[in-house]
Amino acid sequence: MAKDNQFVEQIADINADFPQWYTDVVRKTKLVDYGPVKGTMIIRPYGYSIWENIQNELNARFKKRGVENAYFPLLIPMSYFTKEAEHVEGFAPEVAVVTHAGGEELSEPLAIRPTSETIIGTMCSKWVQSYRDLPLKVNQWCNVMRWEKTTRPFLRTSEFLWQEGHTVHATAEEAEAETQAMLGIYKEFVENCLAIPVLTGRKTGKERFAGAEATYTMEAMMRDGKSLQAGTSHYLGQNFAKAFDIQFSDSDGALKTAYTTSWGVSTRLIGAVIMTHGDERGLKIPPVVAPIQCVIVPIAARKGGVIEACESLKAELESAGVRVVLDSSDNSPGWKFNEWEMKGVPVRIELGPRDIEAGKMLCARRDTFEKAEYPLENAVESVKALLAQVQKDMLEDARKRREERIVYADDMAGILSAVEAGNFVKAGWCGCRACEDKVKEETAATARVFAEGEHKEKCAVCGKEAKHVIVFARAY
RNA sequence: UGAGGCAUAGCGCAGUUUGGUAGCGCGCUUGGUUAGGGACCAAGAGGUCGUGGGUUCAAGUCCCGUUGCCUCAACCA
Repeated sequence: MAKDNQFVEQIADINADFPQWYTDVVRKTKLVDYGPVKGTMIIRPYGYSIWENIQNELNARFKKRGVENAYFPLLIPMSYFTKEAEHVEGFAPEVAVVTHAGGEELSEPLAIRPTSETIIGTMCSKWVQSYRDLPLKVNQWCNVMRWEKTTRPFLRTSEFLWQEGHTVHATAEEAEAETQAMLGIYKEFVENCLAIPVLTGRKTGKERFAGAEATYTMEAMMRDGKSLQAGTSHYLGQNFAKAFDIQFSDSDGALKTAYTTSWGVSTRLIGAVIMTHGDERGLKIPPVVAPIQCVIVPIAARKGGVIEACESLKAELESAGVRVVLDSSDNSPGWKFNEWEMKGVPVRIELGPRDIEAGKMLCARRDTFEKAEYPLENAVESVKALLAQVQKDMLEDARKRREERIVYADDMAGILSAVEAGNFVKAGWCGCRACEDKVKEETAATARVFAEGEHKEKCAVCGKEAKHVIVFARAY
């Protein structure tokens, strides 16, 4: 027993103070560091690697849908930005503006993009002339800046990385369908790759993206029961097309205004992974996006043949496409176990002289801490199967945890007590803004998403006829 | 922006009440012994105490300002 279990102790008790646990763990596992400018973060290689895996998975899905990657400038002239009234009003408070360059004051201030609808809209008006140019689907991976008042690594930083997809369509129906389709892709990705179950659906008018006709969201439940908006897909109607003159000659010869969509997910997803799966031992990263899927820890490494056996196992796994690391540092095995557990590596292989002699390896799962022996002969199949099982079980575990905490309420008191217990609360809503505001005022819960296809007789706030069922929750 | 807290070695902290030589643990370096769940011994390196001013013979410590960070609230991906 070590006299100081500093590493483990430094991770605050997850149950005692969840936000504190979160900020501790993202730094102690070397995912991020803080930048010199307020609210900025430095994503370190281990954290960035998760992002790269997310990018690869999403790019493959985008490609299948005919979305191509492109890149647009960071700086947007203010004149572009002010063309869509609701949009500029919504974003104005958090836009950073460049006023000086080259030692002089600029004649026109430049906005640092908080999102790129305006510049992409401007370009699309040039690119779209004919119905033959439609649909147009572009995506860009970039950074954006929103001057937030308080920040938390990954979940809310002044600058963050994301992808923003923008599409232009000939008809409202097609654009609306695209909006829904992208939401579906996001849901499939988040559930299958990040093992985070999400509720998807439309947002209320209050929560809608500035300038959109409709905003669809996916909401994930964090370990403390709070909700996190994990991604959004917006149907923009003709709002931006009108503001930026995106018009085309249709097959019937008429000049028509197009319909557009936009959709995005950000590095916030990494925060969602941490807050959904993490525990008192640190991170728990789903195998599909884990920078390191499997770590081999040699036991009694100085004894003959151990390192050699580990290296050949590593080579075998590596050539099969498993992201594997051999920890041949001279730290003690116990130290390594804790270190890699804290970093969330899904599978650990322990290999020592006794195992090698018996032709076996010991595999330990990060998600359940189960240990099992497998023959060394079929190591690749065993490890791959185990990784797939971990991935599946993590989603099921998260889903189970969430299902237990989705409850119904019929009145304000019910909403309040359920929300305070860390639940998602489904309640009838008449559809008026006053009732939505009142819930927020009295319970600090906001309307996260419409519960599609569900019905309630009465609004939980005013008792009038309910038009929708809404999921209320406190949110990050 | 409102309320509270924090800032001392790479990391975590003590020292501040009552001013008087800059400390501890971990980590790091070197050498050795170890090795199936955070090993041990020995010797080392490392700090203008966030920053600006003030009080004082003397400030990490007291006073005023300022900046940054954290939690909560408000705002948002």
